[in-house]
Formats: sequence, structure tokens, C-alpha cells
Amino acid sequence: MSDHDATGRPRHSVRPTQKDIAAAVGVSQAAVSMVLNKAETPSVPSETRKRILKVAGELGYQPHHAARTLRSARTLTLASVVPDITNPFYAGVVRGLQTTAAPAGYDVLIYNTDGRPEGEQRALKWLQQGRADGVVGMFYHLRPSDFGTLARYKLPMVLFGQPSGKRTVLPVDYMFMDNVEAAAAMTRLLIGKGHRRIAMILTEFGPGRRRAIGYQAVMRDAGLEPRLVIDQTSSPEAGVRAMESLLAEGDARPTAVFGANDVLAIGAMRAARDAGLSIPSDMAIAGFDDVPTAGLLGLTTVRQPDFELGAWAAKALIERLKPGGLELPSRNLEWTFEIVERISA
Amino acid sequence: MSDHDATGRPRHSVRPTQKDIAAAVGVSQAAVSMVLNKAETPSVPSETRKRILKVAGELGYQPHHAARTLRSARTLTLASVVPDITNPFYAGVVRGLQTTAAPAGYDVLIYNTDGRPEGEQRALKWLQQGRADGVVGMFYHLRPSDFGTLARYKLPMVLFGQPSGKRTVLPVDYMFMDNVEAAAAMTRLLIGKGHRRIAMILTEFGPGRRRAIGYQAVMRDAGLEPRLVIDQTSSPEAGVRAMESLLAEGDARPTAVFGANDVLAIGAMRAARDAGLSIPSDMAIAGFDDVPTAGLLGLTTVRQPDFELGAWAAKALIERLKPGGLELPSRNLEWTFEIVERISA
DNA sequence: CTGAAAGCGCTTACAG
DNA sequence: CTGAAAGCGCTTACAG
Repeated sequence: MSDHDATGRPRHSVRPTQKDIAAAVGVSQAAVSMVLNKAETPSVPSETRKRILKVAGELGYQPHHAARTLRSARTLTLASVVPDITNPFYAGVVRGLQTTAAPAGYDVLIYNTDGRPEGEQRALKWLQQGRADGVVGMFYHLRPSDFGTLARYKLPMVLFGQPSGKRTVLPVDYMFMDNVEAAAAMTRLLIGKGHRRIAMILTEFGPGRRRAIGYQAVMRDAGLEPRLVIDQTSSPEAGVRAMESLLAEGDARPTAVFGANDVLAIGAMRAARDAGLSIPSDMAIAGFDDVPTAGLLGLTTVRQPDFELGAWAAKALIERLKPGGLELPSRNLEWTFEIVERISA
Repeated sequence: MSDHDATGRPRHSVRPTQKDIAAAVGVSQAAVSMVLNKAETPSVPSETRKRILKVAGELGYQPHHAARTLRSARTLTLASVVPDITNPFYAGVVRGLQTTAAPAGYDVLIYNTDGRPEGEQRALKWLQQGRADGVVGMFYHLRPSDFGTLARYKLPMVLFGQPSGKRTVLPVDYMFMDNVEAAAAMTRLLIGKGHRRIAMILTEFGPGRRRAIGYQAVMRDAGLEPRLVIDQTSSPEAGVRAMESLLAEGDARPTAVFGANDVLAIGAMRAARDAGLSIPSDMAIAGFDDVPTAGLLGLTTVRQPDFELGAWAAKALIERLKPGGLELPSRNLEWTFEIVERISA
């Protein structure tokens, strides 16, 4: 048996359609659509209305999403493009997004890019196919010009990162913090504790790059030599590897290590402990993000309000999806960092 | 300006369509479709073919997903329904799914239910709307009969949990482990270490329920009194709350606490440490899942191969989506647990 | 070989 | 007030 009938139509017949309901009740398919979508249908006799709703319920009718989207040009879906859903920081952002979007009637889908160029390109294509009404994008590789097409399609976007200096392309809002200054502040804190050999571990792409700039600037200003350890991926294992390579330096090893995010810092902590070092007396550790585990481990870090960021992004998108929302000026949310001192440094 | 033209058609004109390409090149829209979708089109002159591809590239053409889905009855999307993406166990499953699905040409979307009945119902509706070609479902509340509609729609599903005793509904595959026995084994381990007052902390719904059964059975067999602390949600904070309530019992407090998952156990660890207790001498802690942080914290736990489970599910779905795949018999993956002893117990 | 037409399942302006 | 028709953007069997 083929999956298609003689005219090349796919067999959709397994799921009930408005046509099926209409046939069962003896009305037009359009009448079914009216009844199912409007709270009141003065043009349909209330007896007929009741029968339509009854049959729809019995058949377990649900509208075919693709058909509805094609006709109405709305998906009722917001997308969240994240580099790594296993990083609790991004997971927190997604939860904030979802918690705010659900009451407004929007589903939230998560698209994972792995923080790799190919993954981000796939996400871009996915968005260009019209699969969401709005997107919260956390991209490491794509440049502002890569979003030109989506902006021309009038897809509301909230992007993590600073708006480019040039004219702002509507309808895009931005959320960012001063990563350079936050990392600088943390570096100053470590220097203030008496550390002179301070290393930073980070990944090649993502916000760690700007954080490294702040770290390097402060180190040089203090007459100290910056030491970067760069890995391809952000994971506890990468943090372990980085710390192990630093420990291999023997007496010249750093006395403090600053992870560009908590996931890396936590891995580094583990490697230091496994090597028999005491934290912070033998080795101080600092991170960035303040993920839930950071509190547990006593990790000194930079707090970022993940849930609140997601909630803000959801509100911004929902505003833009209201009538006239596309013409609103671009808005920025610049949030402030907060250093959380714990025992690790 | 309205979002709709005079005939009620939504303005899609911002994005280029095959019609636009056809008009620019001077061919039929159908010819454009052929060229864009087939590697070879003997019926189209190669010169015309080149011009179509060139114009499509210049316009940044991407097919409208809803239109393609409506016509072809395929979404090229797999869905992953998870109770809590912030739980690293589920995040690991999703990554396994994604890593296997991407090379086969499938996008993976994540639908978060919060482990609540309403969220699961929303996911069910979402699936009934035909938004994915297959689904990996981790449901806490829905019963097998709730999936009858989807099975009738021939939606391939991989469900976490044991198949119900009755006839298996195609096309559903199951993956499960013996939660009762795994929890029993961990409880025996704790008893073997000399503990007599062992509490278990869990959430009202989810796999913890079956784990509690194993725990309770072993406790009773050993002549010990089971002690359950039940919270609504699974989070480190819930684990903190549970431990605090146990510590409030003073001298009658347990000497070991078994978390129904690592997230709860990690919260309990934190609360015990914050109360000045040494682990494991004052308080032993055990968990379930072996999330990445468990290793860092030295948590004794039950390992589950999250990534591999996701990969298996992806393979099962992809098999079913091949011609004839819907008729394959239902398959089960029963995986074996492994107790990982670390310092916490 | 080539192109026009049908139709997937919906929503909604418009003609009777 | 009521229902039939148009059309969203595609894919594909089929008529010329």
C-alpha cells in the first residue's frame, strides 16, 4: 500500500479534518471553521453549533498546524536558539522565556546549535522557512548582516549582544551586558586577593572572547602576564583538561584560575581537587554566570539573571507581535552584572 | 497599512516564493519546484536550470515550511517532550537524539512540559496538530490510552516507560529500566554501610514513584522504617527544603538520604553541608542519574546512559519513518543500571 | 519532453 | 443571515 493516493495526494485521512466534521453534521466546512474559532457565531444556529462542537470533540479534532499557518501566516510559536542547552545558564533563559510566553498563547521551541557555525546556519535556514513568529537568538558566529534577511521578512528577534554601531535594523531588540568590564572586575578582585599568576580558561567562540579582553587589560595594567587556555568546547571536561595542562607547569603554575563560564570553572575545580589541591588556599577559582551548581560548590562568580533575561525577551517579542509592534523602535536591555563572592576565591 | 490585502490574504510578499523566481526567470512555478528539489531535471534545459538556481540564490529563497508540510505531509522534524530541560539528565537525552537525527536530515525540537499535567496535555495537542514526524516522549502523567489518538495518526513514538501489559499499539517503541530494582540495590548498599535511618526524597510524579517502591520494599525487608519526603517539584531548592526538614528532626534524623534523582540529591548535599555536617560521616547521600555534576561532587548514584538513550530513540524513529517502518513490530530497549560508588555514601 | 492543474487543510472576505 | 469560493506556497501525477 502506498502512502499516496492515485492523484499524488498524501493520505492524511487518518486524522480528522474540518471536512470530516462538516460531512458528519451536514454543514459546510467553512461553518465548522467559524464555530471552532469564534466564541460566538450569530450566523450559525445554536443547535448546529452544538452538534459541530460535539462531533469535533468526539473525533478528537485538532487543527492541522501547517494548514493553519499557511493560511493565517502565524505559527503561534516562539523559537529559542541556544548554543548548548546542557549549560544551565541557557536552560534558565529558556525557562524564563517559556514561563512568560505560555500565558500569551505561544509555544516555545528550543533549537540547539552546539555553538558551531553549521548549527547556526541551520538555525538561520530554519527561521527563514517561517517556522516561528519570533526568535530569541544566542549566536556565537553569525554577524549582524546575517540577520538582514530575517529582518526583511519582518521576523521579530531578540539578540544577545550589543547592537552594531550602524543604523539599527528593525524589528530587532538587543540584550547585553558589559562582559569586558565584568571580567575586568573579577580579575581585579583576584589581584586584590594577592594573586599574581592568574590564568583564564575559555572557548574559542562565544562571550568568553570579550571577557578575555577585560581580563587581559587588567592584567597588563597591573604589570602581570595574561595566560589564556583556549578549548574548542565548553564543558566540565574542557575545564578539567585546561586545569590539568596548567598544573603540569609545576611551580610556575597559576595560583588562581578564572573560567569564562561556570561550566568551565566547575571542571577546573574538579581537576584541582582531584590533584589534591585545596581550594582556595592552593588554587583559587572564579567563574561566570552563577548557575545553580555554583552556589553548591562555593564558586565565586559573576551573576547573570538568566530567568529574567528570558522573561524580558518574551515580553519584547510579544509586544512586537501585537498590531503595530513591528514599527516600535529597537529597544536594548543592558543588564548589570553582580560579583558573587564565595569560598572558591 | 493592514497586514492583509483586500481579499483577506495575508501579505507573505516579504519573502520570496517559487512564483517570484518563476516570474523572474520566465518559467512555470512547477519548473522551479522541480529544479530546487531534484538533483537532475532532464525535462528542464540546463541553461534554464542554472538561471533558476542563480535567482533562487540571489533572493535567498527558502521553502515555506508550512506549505511544504501541508503538501508533502512531512515536517522533517522530530520532537522531544521533556519534563524539565534544566535537569541535566534530560538535556543529555536530547543531545543524543539531536546528534543522531541531524545527519539523517531531521531537525530536533524540544518541548518542555514542566512535568505538569497541563504541560503534557499541551504537548499532546501540539503533536496532534501534526507538528512533528516523530516524538520521543518523557511523560509523567499521561496514561498509555492518552496516546491512542497519536497512534491512530500513525505518529512514530518512543516512550520512556514500560509498555502496558495489553496489546502493544503501533507504532510505539519503549525504553525503560528497572527503576524498582535499581532503587532497591542502592538502598541495600546504604544498609550494607550500616545505615538504619535512611530517608528518601522524591517528587510526587515521575520515575521517583517507582524508585520509592524499591526503596520501601528493601527497607521493610530489613525491618527498617521507610521515610519519604515528597516535594512538588524537582530542583536543587526542593532538595534543600527536604534536607532541612529532615535535619529539624534532631537526633532522630536519618544518617543517610537517598534522592530520587541527582538534582534533589545535590540540593540535599548542599543543605547538609550548610548545616555544618560532614559527608558522608555525619550524613551519607545517594542520588540517581549520574549527571555530570554528580562526579564533581563525589555523589554516589545510579548511572543512566542519557546520551545513548537519546541516540537509540533517534534511530528507532528514523527506522519507522522509512518506507514500511510503521509496520515494524514494537521494540523495547531495556537498559541496565549501574551503581557508581563515590565518596558521598 | 513540458507545463498547467489539482489539491494538501485551513481562514475569511464576499456574493447571494 | 448563510455558504461557496478563493487562495496561502508548495509537490507531483498527468494531459498535451
